[in-house]
Amino acid sequence: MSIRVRFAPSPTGHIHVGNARTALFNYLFAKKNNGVFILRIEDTDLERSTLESENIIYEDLKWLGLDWDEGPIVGGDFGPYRQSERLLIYDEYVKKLISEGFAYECFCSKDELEAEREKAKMEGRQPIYNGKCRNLISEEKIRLKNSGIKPSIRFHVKEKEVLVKDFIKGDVLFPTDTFGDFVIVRPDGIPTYNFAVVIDDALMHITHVIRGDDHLNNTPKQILIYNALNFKLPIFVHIPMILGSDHSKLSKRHGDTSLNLFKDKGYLPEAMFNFLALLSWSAPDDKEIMGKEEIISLFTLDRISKSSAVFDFAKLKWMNGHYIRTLDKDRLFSEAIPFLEKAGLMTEDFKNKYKVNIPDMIFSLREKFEIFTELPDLFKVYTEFNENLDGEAVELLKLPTSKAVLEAFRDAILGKTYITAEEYKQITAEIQKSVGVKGKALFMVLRVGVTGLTKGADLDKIVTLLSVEDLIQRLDKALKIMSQIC
RNA sequence: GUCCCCAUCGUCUAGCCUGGCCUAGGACACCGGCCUUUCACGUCGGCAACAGGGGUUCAAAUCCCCUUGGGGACGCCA
Repeated sequence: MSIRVRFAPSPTGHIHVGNARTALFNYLFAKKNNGVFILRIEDTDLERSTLESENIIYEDLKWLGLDWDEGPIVGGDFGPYRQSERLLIYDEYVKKLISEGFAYECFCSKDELEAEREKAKMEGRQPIYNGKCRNLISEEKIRLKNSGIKPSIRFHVKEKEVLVKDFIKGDVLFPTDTFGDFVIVRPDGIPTYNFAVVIDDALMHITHVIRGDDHLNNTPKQILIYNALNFKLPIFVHIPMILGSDHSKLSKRHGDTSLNLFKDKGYLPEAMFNFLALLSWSAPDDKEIMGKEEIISLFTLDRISKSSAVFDFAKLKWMNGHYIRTLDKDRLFSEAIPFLEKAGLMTEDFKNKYKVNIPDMIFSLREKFEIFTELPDLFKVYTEFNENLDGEAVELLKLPTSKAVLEAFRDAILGKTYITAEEYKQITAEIQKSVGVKGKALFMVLRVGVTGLTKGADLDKIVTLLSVEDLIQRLDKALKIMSQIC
């Protein structure tokens, strides 16, 4: 029997990185074992679920590169894959549970239960259901129904304890008196998570339930339902949570934690994929930089650790920088353009003038940034001369030889439209002789004269990618500033 | 509070299951050297951890127990 796993998000917004990692582990496990990766939409919370969120989830998943084999859009033999479309199926099993004495109708009102819970808490008792409706006689039920009360359905917990066999945590024994008879269907007929998840996982023939270990506590309830319905248990694999820097469950409080935000900030999906895979999982040889296929080939559940991992933004950023440095000119260009556009650097003027050079300009910056939001600032060396010289730049221009260097360079390029790297080399060699300067006094001065900055892209790239017209303009600005400060 | 999980450098982790090879390895971050016509990249080196206490054993980071610490769950959310 082939391996079948699922990722089952509720459509309430963008995918959180924690859930993304869960999806990733499911995906990796499926791919590694030639299994099936299923996407199921858990939209039983009518209040919060939206269709729009569903599409957002599809986008997020696709961006990360997690294509599902069965689920919405692609279909499959075990659909529908949206819980709101499976209501009839749940109904069938609810009836079965009731008729076999595993579940019963509960007429208690929300307020009533809420009050009861509060009271229990105040008295220091466990806030569990008191079983009031467990043994209602049929006359009473009919009377309550006739009075218009819609009952919820509760599962009758008879066992004293439930053993959860978990692949990662091992055997965990849960006493059932910590939760009591729990609701499996709401008064409006919509099943609750703990019930729907069991029916779906069973009917979809899920072999391994890989999910966050915040679900470990729910598992005994689910096992009770599996057993009552005579369903075969899947293998439970509860993976550790991802924590924020303060070691609490990673959430919005910790900054950008939804997947799309990383995309917007200029992270590459391959970096995200690689980084997420390394949270509570590691390759046998401790290798860290790995592509998708390599991670798939190396992935095994037994190398997932038991302890939770803190999300290290700095390391992710480093890794992203690493991946950026591997990008070829075309990909770098297409990834970068949206960020340059957004920063307002791609004016029509600039594009008309430098159309063919823009990919090279971006490429010249490839080693100097780690996320794309950092690129526009760097790219400005090509769009403008920085007139706000810093102290170091001023010092450079104040050198007694600087005026001669800039003027010599200006003279040498005058009349050309562009200069080549060769010409640049020649010119600087000549200036070295004629003015008698070298090193910093030559190249750094030139850099300041052309950009107004003391750092940035390689000088030879800047002077060959920019038109001579622009270079002259910039040099004149520098010369002017020089005359003012000297 | 109750139940459950977890515990190696600041962080991600290797090693743990199948004790000796661990003087505890790698990576990020940080610090320093080198490379260099800048900043980076790269490279070399440094800093830095087995939570504590009991056992078991010739031998424990590795096995057992307790303590402590951290996290999670206690919903007609998922």
